[in-house]
Amino acid sequence: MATSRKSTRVDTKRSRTQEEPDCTPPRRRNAAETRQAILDSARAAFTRAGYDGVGVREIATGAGVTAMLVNRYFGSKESLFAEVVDVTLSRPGILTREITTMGHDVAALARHISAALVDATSPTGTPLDGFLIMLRSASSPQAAAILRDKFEAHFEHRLVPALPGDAARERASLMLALIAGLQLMRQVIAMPSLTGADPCTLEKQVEALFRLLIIPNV
Amino acid sequence: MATSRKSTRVDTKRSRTQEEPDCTPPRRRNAAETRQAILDSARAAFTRAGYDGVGVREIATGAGVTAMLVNRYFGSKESLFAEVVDVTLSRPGILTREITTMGHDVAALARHISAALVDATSPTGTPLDGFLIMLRSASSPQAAAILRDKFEAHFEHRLVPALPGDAARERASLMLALIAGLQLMRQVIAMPSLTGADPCTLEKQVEALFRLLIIPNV
DNA sequence: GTCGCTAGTCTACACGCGTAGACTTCTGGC
DNA sequence: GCCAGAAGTCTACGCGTGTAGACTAGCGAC
Repeated sequence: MATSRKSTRVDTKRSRTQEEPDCTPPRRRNAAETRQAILDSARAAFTRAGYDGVGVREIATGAGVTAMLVNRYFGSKESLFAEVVDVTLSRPGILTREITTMGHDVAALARHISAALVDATSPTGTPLDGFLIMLRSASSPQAAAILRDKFEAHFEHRLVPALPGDAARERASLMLALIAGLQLMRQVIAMPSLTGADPCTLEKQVEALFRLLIIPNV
Repeated sequence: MATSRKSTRVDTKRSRTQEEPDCTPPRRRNAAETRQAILDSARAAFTRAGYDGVGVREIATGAGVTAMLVNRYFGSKESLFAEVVDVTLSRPGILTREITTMGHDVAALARHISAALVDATSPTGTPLDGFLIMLRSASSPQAAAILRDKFEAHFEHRLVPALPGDAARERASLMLALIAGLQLMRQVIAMPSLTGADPCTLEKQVEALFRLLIIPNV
């Protein structure tokens, strides 16, 4: 049994080395790089399967290290998750990218957001990591608490101030709800009505909804 | 060890008996009643914690039986979940209730749905079991597959035909997405922006969104 | 050259999971 | 009264989980 375990470990190490055989020197024992590798592996894993659906051993294997090292760097699975959510939300996303680069043409803004959203949630598009992590981790109470804090903090400071008019917080929250609901139905549950819908029709409907939430006075 | 296990079992049985000491005769060994008790317990548990968040032992305890009996009646946890989703969606819900009893006054319909939704997702309201089960179980691929089939089947036959005009399937799906997203943000994640929002303001915003989805020609 | 520090690993624990098969206990029909 | 069969339970298996503590090995400074 010890033999098989040992061979597994050797394979793992070898695979990491062989992934980039001559591009970079083996560069082992680099704390910063290893930490980043764990973070990347964790983000991919949480996006794919959610907080409860992935184990630290799996994350560690994806980074080419051992499970215990994950806990040595991040303290616990929960802390790791919090950091993953934080860095994911810090990167420019669909809303912040569109809104911060907008002029004051709300119609164009609604069109851009809608197009980006429909494209991102299509089978071939690049999914929105932040929301996907949330949708797949919401069932865990601990993960939900982390998500609540991080989402509130990030969007309170970046989305709400960008929305003119009254009830900006409510409208911003409803935009998040709309994005989350659409992505849930289209990507996570994958309802045929939405995955098979004509993108153009869908885009028009979604655009109308967003226009309603962006324009100040309904 | 055997003693403590035995005492646990006795306690469980006694607690079920004592819950209704004189209302009904003990009435043990009733298959239909037991099956229903398991179904009820499972629905409550799945609503609270989702497919992955609850174990068959917990469901069994809630029904006053043993874990193995659950599998004897329903085959597996997965089959039990499918049946729970099915019966939950079959009961009249927020959409079917409002839409089937509506006249042709779409404005009033949007107002009713919005009010019911905001009320149901408020901390004091009765939550919508069907959607809550979905939101908390979406992370499990097996549960997601079941939810996709059941949701598609139920709403394809009940909601889509009730919507007049073009692109009814897309609009119906977007209504589901909106409900799911709102409930996710308000109840599961519990974002302060939404839990603490003024119900009246929220209702107006949500009503406008629904009106857009109900009215045939945007 | 060697020594200390830190990156990284191994083993182990205590638990919870879904479920398979053998077992016990109650009840309705004759 | 009794017995077949159904209702229900017990024990057990194999696996996977998060993480704690002791251990090994490689790199940088002297």
